[in-house]
Amino acid sequence: MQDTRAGAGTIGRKRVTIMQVAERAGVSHQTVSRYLRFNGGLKAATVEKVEAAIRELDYRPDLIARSMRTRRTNRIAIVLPELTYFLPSPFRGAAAAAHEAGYQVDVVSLEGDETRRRERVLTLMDSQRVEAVLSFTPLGNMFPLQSDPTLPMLVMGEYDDKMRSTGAFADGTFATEIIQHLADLGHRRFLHVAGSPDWMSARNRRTVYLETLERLGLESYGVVGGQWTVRSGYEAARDLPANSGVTAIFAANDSIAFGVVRGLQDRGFSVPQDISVVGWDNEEFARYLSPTLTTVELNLELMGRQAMQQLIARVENREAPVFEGVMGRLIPRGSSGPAPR
Amino acid sequence: MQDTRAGAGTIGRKRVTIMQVAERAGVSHQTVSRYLRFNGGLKAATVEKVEAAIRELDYRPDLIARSMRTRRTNRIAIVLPELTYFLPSPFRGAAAAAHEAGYQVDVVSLEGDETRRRERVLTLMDSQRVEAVLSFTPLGNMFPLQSDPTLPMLVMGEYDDKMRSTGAFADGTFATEIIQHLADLGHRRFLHVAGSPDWMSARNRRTVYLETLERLGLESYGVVGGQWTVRSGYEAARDLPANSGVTAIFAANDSIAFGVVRGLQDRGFSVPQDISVVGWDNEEFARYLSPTLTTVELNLELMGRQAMQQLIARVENREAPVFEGVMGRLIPRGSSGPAPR
DNA sequence: GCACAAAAGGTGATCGTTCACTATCCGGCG
DNA sequence: CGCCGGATAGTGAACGATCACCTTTTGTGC
Repeated sequence: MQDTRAGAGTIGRKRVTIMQVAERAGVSHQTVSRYLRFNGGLKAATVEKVEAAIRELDYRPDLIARSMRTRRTNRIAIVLPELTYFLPSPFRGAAAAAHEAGYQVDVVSLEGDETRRRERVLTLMDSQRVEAVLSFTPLGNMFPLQSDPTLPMLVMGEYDDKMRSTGAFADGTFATEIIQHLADLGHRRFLHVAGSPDWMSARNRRTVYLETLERLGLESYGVVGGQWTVRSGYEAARDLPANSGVTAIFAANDSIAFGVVRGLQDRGFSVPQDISVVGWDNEEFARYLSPTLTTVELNLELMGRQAMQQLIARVENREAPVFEGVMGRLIPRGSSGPAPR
Repeated sequence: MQDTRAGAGTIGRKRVTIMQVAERAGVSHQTVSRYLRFNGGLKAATVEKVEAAIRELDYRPDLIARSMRTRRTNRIAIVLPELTYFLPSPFRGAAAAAHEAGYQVDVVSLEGDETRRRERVLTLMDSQRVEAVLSFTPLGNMFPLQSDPTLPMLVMGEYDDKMRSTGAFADGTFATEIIQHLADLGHRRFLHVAGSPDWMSARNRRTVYLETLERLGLESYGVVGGQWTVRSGYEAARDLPANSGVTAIFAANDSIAFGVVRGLQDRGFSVPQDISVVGWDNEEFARYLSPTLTTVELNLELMGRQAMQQLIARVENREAPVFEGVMGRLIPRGSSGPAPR
């Protein structure tokens, strides 16, 4: 790579414009523009001249000028939660997918109370700086007034307009697998420690949990919890009555599961001899717990990618791409065992 | 979710321009521009007219057009690592600080091998789309040719051009505190399980560890590890000779510490009766381990903010702001106890 | 060789703002 | 009274690309 770069944007070499490229190539600026935008209809010889000029001048289109004229920003906002459960993997997947599709990514994190957050999102959507919004945090009833034709928007884990959600479907599959796994081990009476109900993924795991028990003729002792924290799991275990008859606990993620295991152990229960515990996410620590934690591994990065691809398809008025690839798998480990007799 | 599509990239209502504001206010467009850019020199009466017009028309400046003219993007890139240790807190702090200063944030995640990553950063810096780069991942020897006046750039945890680092100083303080804490408990012979040496923060903790032992006349049995993982800690504990004489282990983060504790326990050692262990980060699980984990809590969000503020000061050719606020604290818990006799 | 349509390329206007000048207002001073 | 100069405000030209429309070249059938 030759090194003739000067401070970009700042003082230094002056920009190479489309005009200079045109002059050098011996064509008009519009021809160069056509080349850049793939408008086609250029003779091979012309294309070559233009390419040569671009190469020689090290020309790069000015994206701001382009945006100015086209009124398109090629920019998508990703909204992050302030404090809660946040996974970098789907975020990276989404950002990568956006870049691959030629979009830049704006990151906005939501702070403050409901009112301030709402305000922030509305300002964002109205700012004309982004073409779509992908949110990693639930926005609640932020848009009761769906009157405005606002921006395309997708909330990770929420249902999309076709009632198929990115991730939610996968959730269903694996929650069912977990229950099946435990039922095969002879368990009949279950407890679910749920995640924050703000999250569709939490609500969904809960729903599928209940439906699956119903379908298999098994019994739910109840659903407790409500936060994605170790503490939430610990307290759930601590508060479980000794005579509940529960022999298996499905925790909505690994942190909760960890808390559950610790709570049970502190009360003198053995895992899995007395009670089996299953988590969700396959975080690295899961295999180092004692006992090692049965969990579900999801391809989170892939999910982030697909959410973004779906969103971009909507921005461009295209058909949403078909999803493929394995979304995850159940990983049986030491924390789930045969039900006690 | 409801379908909130507008036309691809197009905006519903048509833009209000500075011209319309000027007309309504009965002044020239340039006067409105002056008002917007705080160029001053406007009579109070004029200011009022302009403000009224802006309010009535719900005018908002077109930032793209502004960028087009000023050649400034008000945009800073944040570079994220692909796979490794990634903390959302400092990221959010940095993003928030940028927004408060009127900058947008672009997120770029680095994938692929060294060559591809290098290429990606160079392209980014040359793209004229951002004014500065804040990296959350070490970039290695990516810029041996420091000849160019490239973009202002700051790597979290690395030293800046004044040899003062954001975070590194704090690291030093707390590594010293950890050793002091253990020395007070009677420990004399230590082991350090380090993080990935790519990271300045890992190198720094290691350095301060060694220096502090030296200064206090204590002994290091060695430095092992080299990854920010539970596994790395587990293996360090597994491989520690029984006769090493080590009674205290300083792990570079909580995940490593967790692995160390598990590894020791699997070998039949008691923590802290036989060996004390100290971690770093105060992750939520630290207080639920058995024993609970002594660790250091850092104000990571604050560190992210300050890194960004420092970077922005450089972009704007201002003096770097003075840092304030408490950066963290040592949290003694169950995993550190008196040295065995 | 000619008519004519399609393909290829050119011209000037335009996006919304700020920059660099220029013009006007108005009080004070010689 | 006229002139000066600072304080305000206005005018037209950029910024660098694309769009809409127009002109020239090329190819084809007879």
